[in-house]
Amino acid sequence: MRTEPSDLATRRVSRAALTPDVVLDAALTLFARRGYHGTALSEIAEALAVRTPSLYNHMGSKHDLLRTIVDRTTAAVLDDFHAVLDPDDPPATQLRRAARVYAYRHATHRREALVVNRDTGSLEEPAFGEMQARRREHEHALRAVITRGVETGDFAVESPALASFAIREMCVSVARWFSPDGALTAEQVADQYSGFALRLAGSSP
Amino acid sequence: MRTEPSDLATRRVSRAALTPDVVLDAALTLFARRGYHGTALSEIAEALAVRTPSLYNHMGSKHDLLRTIVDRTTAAVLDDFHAVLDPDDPPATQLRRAARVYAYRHATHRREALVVNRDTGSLEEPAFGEMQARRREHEHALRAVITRGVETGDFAVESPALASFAIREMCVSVARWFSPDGALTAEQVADQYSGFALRLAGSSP
DNA sequence: CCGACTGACGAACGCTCGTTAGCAAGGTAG
DNA sequence: CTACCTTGCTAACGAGCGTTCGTCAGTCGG
Repeated sequence: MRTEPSDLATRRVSRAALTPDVVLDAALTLFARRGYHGTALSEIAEALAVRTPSLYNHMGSKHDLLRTIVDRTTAAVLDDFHAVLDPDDPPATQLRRAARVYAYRHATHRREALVVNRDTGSLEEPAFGEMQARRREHEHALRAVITRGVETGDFAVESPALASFAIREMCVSVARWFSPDGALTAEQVADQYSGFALRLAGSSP
Repeated sequence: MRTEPSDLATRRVSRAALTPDVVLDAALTLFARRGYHGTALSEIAEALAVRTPSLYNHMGSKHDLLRTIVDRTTAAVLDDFHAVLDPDDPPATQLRRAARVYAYRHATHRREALVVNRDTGSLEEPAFGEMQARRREHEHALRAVITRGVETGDFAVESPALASFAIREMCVSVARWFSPDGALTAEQVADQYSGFALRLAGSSP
C-alpha cells in the first residue's frame, strides 16, 4: 500500500514515478523541518524535481497533505496502544508496554511526530476536532491505566492526570532528539523510557 | 521597564499607549496561538486596534519580534537555573530545584515557551546559533547534575543524557496543558514535577 | 501662539503564495 | 494506426504578505 519512504533524506533528481505517497513523503520531510506554514509547495516540488502545478495531479490541496499526515499518524498511535494493551495484565505491565510502544513510535516516526505536535493547530474543522478526539482517547486510556494502578497500590502518584501528561509528553519528545545514527537504538530508548515511566508513576519494585 | 502584560488575553479597542513592549506582548500571544509563520503583522495590528504600518514605529521587523522573544526567554531560563543551583547542595536537592524552577517557568510563561519550542527554527543566524548555545548550556548543566548524582550513588540511571532529555522535555510540556484556572497552581505543578524528576532519576529515598 | 517633534495613517511597492486552466508529450488499449 | 487517458508543463490569476514613504493631525516646550 505504502511506497517505501526515504526517511529523513530528500529525494532529488531521480524523478522516479510520482505518486500520491511520494508527494506525501516529501511534504512530511519538509513540514517536519520548516513547519506547515513555513513550507511552500514550490519547495516540495523542488525536492521532487518537478514544477509546482504538477503536484496537483497527485493531491487535493496543501491542506489535504497535512490532514492526511495527521489522520494516518493519530490512527496509528491508537492502533499501537490497543495492540499492546491486554486488560488482564497488571497495571505495571500495561504502563510499561504503553509507554514503550509510544516512545518507540516517536523514535521511528520522527517526522510524523514533529508535524502532528507542531502544526496540528493549522488544521481546519472537522479535521481538527477529529484529531483532538483521538488524542483525548489515548490520553484518557493511559490515565485509566495509572488510576487503576493507584487503586491497586501498584502505583503512587498524587494526580494520575499529571503523571499521564508527564509520561506522554516525555515520550513525545523523543522525536525531537532521537537519531537512528546515535548511540542507542529505538528499541533501547523505548525500553529505558518505559522504565522512566514506571519510576515516575511510583511503581513499587 | 516592562509594561504590564495582559497575559493570554487580547488587548482590543482600548488604544492605550502603544509601546515596543505592548507590541511584543501582542506578538507573543499570537505567535503562541498560530505560530510565527501563521501569524500576519496585520493580525497583531488588529489586536492592538491599529493599522499595520504603525507597528513599525515600535519595532524593527517581524523577525526582530521573534528574536527578542527568544532571546529574553532563553536568557531568563539560564538565569533561573543559576539562581537556584548551589554547588554545595547534594545532587538530589540540585535536581529538585532545577526541575522545579524549570517547570514553574513553563507554567507561568506558557506563551514564551510555546513560541521558543515551536518557532525557534524560523530564527536566522546568528540568532539561531546563540539560542542553540544557550539551550545546550542548560542541557549540559542539568546533565552534569545527574552525572554527579550517579557517581555519588544518589541517582541510578543507565544514561544521564537520556534522563536529562526526558526531565527537560517533561517540564517543557507543562506549557502545553497548564491553565492558571485549573485545579492546580503553578507552584503545585512545579512541586509534583520536581518529584517526578527525582523518581525518574532513580533518586534513593 | 508658534515651532518642532512624535506617531498613526493611506497608498503603494515588489514579492511569493496556493491554485486553476489549457496545452503538449507519451504510453496504452482497441 | 488511431483514439484516449495520464501527467507534467507554461502561463496566469487573485490574494496576501512584509515593508517603505510621504503626509498630516496631535502634543508640548518656549
